Amino acid sequence: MARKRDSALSEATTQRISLILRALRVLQAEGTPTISSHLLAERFGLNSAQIRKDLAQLGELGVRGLGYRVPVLSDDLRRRMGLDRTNGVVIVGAGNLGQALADSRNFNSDGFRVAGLFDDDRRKIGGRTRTGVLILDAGKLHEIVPPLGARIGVIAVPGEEAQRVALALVQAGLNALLNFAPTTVGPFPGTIVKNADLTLFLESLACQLEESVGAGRGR
Amino acid sequence: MARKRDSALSEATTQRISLILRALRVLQAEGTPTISSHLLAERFGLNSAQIRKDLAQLGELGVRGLGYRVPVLSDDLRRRMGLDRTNGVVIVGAGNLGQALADSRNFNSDGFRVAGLFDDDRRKIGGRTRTGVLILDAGKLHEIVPPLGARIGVIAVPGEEAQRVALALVQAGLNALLNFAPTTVGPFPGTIVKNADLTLFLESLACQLEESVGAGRGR
DNA sequence: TACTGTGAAGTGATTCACAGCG
DNA sequence: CGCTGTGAATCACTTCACAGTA
Repeated sequence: MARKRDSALSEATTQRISLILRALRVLQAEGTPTISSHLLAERFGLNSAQIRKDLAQLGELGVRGLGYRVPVLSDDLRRRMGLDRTNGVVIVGAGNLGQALADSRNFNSDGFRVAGLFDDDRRKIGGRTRTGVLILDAGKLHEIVPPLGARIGVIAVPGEEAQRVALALVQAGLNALLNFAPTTVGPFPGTIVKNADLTLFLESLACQLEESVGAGRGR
Repeated sequence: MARKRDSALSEATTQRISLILRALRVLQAEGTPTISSHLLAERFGLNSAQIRKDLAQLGELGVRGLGYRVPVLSDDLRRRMGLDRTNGVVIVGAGNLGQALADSRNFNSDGFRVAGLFDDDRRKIGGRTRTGVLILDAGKLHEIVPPLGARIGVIAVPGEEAQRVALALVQAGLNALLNFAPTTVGPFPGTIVKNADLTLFLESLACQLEESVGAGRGR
């Protein structure tokens, strides 16, 4: 069967694939050799048809009559997601959040590594986070980032500076950005931007909450 | 026109409403008295029809021939999202991320306030974050949380503990959870859970990145 | 006239259901 | 026979386009 190289994976699909990989890690730790889409769906709260559709987009990864071979699929997904190499992550903004991210397990495991933490505050530059990550000069992004070989940029600065920092990261050669600031950044052609705005989560949650309790009130 | 009290707002809608409110704050600061959906869309990268659809779901908020009155709409949205009161936020997990969130501007502004930070590590309990937020005993959630009057729970613990903590928060009377752990929690009937899993963002981003550069490679 | 609110059309994602293969 | 991969059907969300109103 021909690979679908033309159409990009949708946002929803990439998230589910990441979720499936997470499930596979659990199964692999248990030593389960194969798993059917039904069992996988049942155990991890997903939908079996969707699992098959998602995985089929990457090629014929399953075996009819048997299911998916856990180690094989796991390796394949990891390779497809670029987790077989170590992806360098550059973080700009050494405030509470930026430092927490730099020190975090999540950003230093299974395919990811914090390659650099930047700030433009002279008093912070040269200092270190709790776990010892050195804080670099954000003014020199374009010099320092390229040799680091990083692929992903994280924006952890106040909203006012987000767009400027985003642009600097793109100019430094990164084409995948994760933005935690409460401002939409981009768009930049050829660059993938994902907004993970904490305020937005909170407000959206408050809105849904209000909606659900509000239904009981007068109007 | 009758209010739509039957159908809940979709996830996408609540997020856009939050985005619209953010835009209104900018306009209000500028002193703009009214704004049309077209102008609003153009300036903030949204779609005008969508803005009208979203807002129309909350009632007849606009004025035909004129647009929306910025202060009126702003107040109305804030009320609808429950931002006119101060929403208490309880954070469980005083690790790097939990402390960063507790100290963060985002969680202590415009309708939100950190009402409590919890951990189950004896060495942390009684201590304080950089900005002085006291760390409380996570074992006593069910005693401490109800009198705080908090409405939203934030999970900032390692994946293994996430489900247990989520359950404890629900039992303590919260029905809106924001989960930062790399594990899907819930579902709990009557409780809104939003997963904001940092690892998922990163992996999903890596996947899209790989997909886009991968197109150029052999297969 | 300039705009909103909204049916209708269009698009994309999800689920169903089954042909076909190991 | 059991399971995947996938067309067809369904569902949800988005965009268009315009009737109706201040």
